Amino acid sequence: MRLIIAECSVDYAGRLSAHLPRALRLLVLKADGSVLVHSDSGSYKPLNWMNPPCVVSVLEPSEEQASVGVAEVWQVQQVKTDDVLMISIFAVLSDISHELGDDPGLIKDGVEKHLQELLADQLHLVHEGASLIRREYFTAIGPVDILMRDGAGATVAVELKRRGDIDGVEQLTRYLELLNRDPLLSPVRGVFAAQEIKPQARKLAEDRGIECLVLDYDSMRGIDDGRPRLF
Amino acid sequence: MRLIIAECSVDYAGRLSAHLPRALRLLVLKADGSVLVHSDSGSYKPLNWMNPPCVVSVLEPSEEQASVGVAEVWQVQQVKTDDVLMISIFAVLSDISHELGDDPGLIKDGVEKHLQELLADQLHLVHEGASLIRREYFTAIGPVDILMRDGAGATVAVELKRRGDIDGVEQLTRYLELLNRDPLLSPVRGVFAAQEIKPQARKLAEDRGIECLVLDYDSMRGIDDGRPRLF
DNA sequence: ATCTTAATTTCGGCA
DNA sequence: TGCCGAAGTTAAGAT
Repeated sequence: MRLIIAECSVDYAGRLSAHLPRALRLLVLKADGSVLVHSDSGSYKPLNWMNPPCVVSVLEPSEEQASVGVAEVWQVQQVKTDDVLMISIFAVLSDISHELGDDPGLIKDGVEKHLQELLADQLHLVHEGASLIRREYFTAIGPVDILMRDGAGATVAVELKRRGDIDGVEQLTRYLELLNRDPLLSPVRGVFAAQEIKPQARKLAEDRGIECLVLDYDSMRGIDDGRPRLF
Repeated sequence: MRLIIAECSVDYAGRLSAHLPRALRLLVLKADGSVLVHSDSGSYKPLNWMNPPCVVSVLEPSEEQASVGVAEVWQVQQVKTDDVLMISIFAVLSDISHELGDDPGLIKDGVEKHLQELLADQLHLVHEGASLIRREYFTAIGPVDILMRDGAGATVAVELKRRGDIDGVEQLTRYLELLNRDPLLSPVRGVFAAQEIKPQARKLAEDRGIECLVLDYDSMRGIDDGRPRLF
């Protein structure tokens, strides 16, 4: 990994065109060939970048570029596409390199799959006396998150999201349409469950007779946990 | 901006829990308080990070941590939420700081909005003799990208995407349903236009009587351009 | 390899 | 400020 603090301007041409005026920035050249251009603020997303695989060539500046103070032009060319990043270097303040080696990678825990497991163990949150038919009930157009029977024995399809958006309601609608063609299951009603449900999504769901259910991840986790905390 | 090359392990607790085993990594501490943890590969997304505003405190390692070689523990605490990043430092190989100052920011060009402008100027691509009613035609459920009349005077709603997916067809379907309730516009037919249309989206659109139109950005740009190229 | 779906999404626009 | 939709989305999982 090579870290450079440099005054530079950057031009990108590829799926769009973009330009960064002259300023002091961090350039990161990773071992796999990727390049990041970071400013001193903003989130983790770089101002500009190039994904691997790519090749970096150092070019002489044109006469015009040299006349405005460009010392070098770094051409970062994507190998598979014709995306290209042109970095015009005015001045280098720092330039260090380190071998970092392979990274063992991130271990995650606590995303939608886990929420699904928790809810499958706590179906009473959906309906008192409910019983699971199965998680990931497969249909021709994809898996239904949870298929269950309510206390009265009626079939219920649950679509689960972390954030409940219109997309999720559309998805559940398609499942319901399909499931209701199956005489063994029909009639099937829908429950749209999420940690947070957007007003538009709620409106659309209710218009279609789909029940909305807001889940509290922390309390669900509290009931059925035993998993280690970090601190 | 502070750049540190260090052997470290990282734990994150917040919307999820995540752990990074001990390895050599780049730590970036930005002026706005955000922290990035990068490895020497992977794309521009850090292995782990903390968004601003946050405060970094240097803690003494516990006895247990010290016994396995932890020299310092950096606690990165989000100010608004209770997200926290714990970075256990085993060894620091490099530690440099630079003042970068504000960045003038990125200038973009060539995204969906531009495609919309181009198509509005080239409605003959949709239908010979077509005329624009308006771009961004506002409805209760959102703006229709382009509303126009075809050569025969019939109303046409155009939904425009860079990549034509099922979502876009659903969106257009909702618009059509609404627009067709307006006696001044009805009957309204739909055109789904994109640089690339997924087979599933095409099938769904055609099942619903929505016409699909694949756009060639370069040629559309070639006809009505005059905008500068970078190279 | 391709496609689908989630993401600690991030980012920008507009009401 | 909050909501909504696009992104050079990226990234992970399934087919």
